[in-house]
Amino acid sequence: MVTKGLRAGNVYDANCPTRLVLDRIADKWSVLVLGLLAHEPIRFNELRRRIDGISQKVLAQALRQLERDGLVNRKVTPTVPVTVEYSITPLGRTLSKTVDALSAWAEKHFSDVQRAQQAYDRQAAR
Amino acid sequence: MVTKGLRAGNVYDANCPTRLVLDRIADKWSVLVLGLLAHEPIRFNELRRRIDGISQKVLAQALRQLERDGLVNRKVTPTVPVTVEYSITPLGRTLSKTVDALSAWAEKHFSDVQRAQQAYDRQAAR
DNA sequence: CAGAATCCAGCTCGATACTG
DNA sequence: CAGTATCGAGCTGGATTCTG
Repeated sequence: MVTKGLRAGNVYDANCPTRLVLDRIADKWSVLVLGLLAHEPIRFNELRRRIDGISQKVLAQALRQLERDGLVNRKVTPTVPVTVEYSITPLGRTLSKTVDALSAWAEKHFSDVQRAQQAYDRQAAR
Repeated sequence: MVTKGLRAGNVYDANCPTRLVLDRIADKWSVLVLGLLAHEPIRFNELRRRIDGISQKVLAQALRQLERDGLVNRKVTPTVPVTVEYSITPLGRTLSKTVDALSAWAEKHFSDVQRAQQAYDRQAAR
């Protein structure tokens, strides 16, 4: 049951709006898309090409979410065929900064993580 | 097949080790668990109670991943019944800082996101 | 208390085909 | 070019039961 006077601060409550947002942005594709758009506007198929392994369906979904959340803009140019350019919004830019920190952490520490995994797996093997 | 001379920098390559790490940590449960353990060690059922909506199965999975990645410690005390305490590792602590930034962003901007969603949905209704 | 094991419904995702 | 629509395979995750 949802408490009426629910405070926004408790991220650990499933009904907390903040957690609804967190669930959305703690997604690998969003992280990657935002990271790319932070540098420059990019069109659909170019994004698809740059993000190895993403399918057209999932990319379309991710972009729609990001647009709905006000994090990216979608600009349609009615050429033939049409071109659609995605760019980051001011709000999206504030997020991309913390998201960059996440990527940076991964780059810096992946070897530590790999070592930990190998140690763990050796242990589990017995 | 993983290319031998693969550089660590390209997060947008599916075979990049960094992205393997990123995929793992860009997960809502990991974010929440790390956020709690950053403050104090916590036992299994207590974590379960504090994280609203997580099932025992998923929590166990998340914790095993985090332990394997070297981000949390698992300490078993052979009382009857046993108690298992999870705590954050030094490596985990470096991550929890950037992860906190993510939570903070969500808390700070969720109203902006909600407004954007409502505007988007009004638009889509027509 | 802290899980592992089982079972199964539901959702996700990729592949494919089609459209403005 | 930038998608949408449809359709299965498969993975995810909840509920339940059982254990040291």
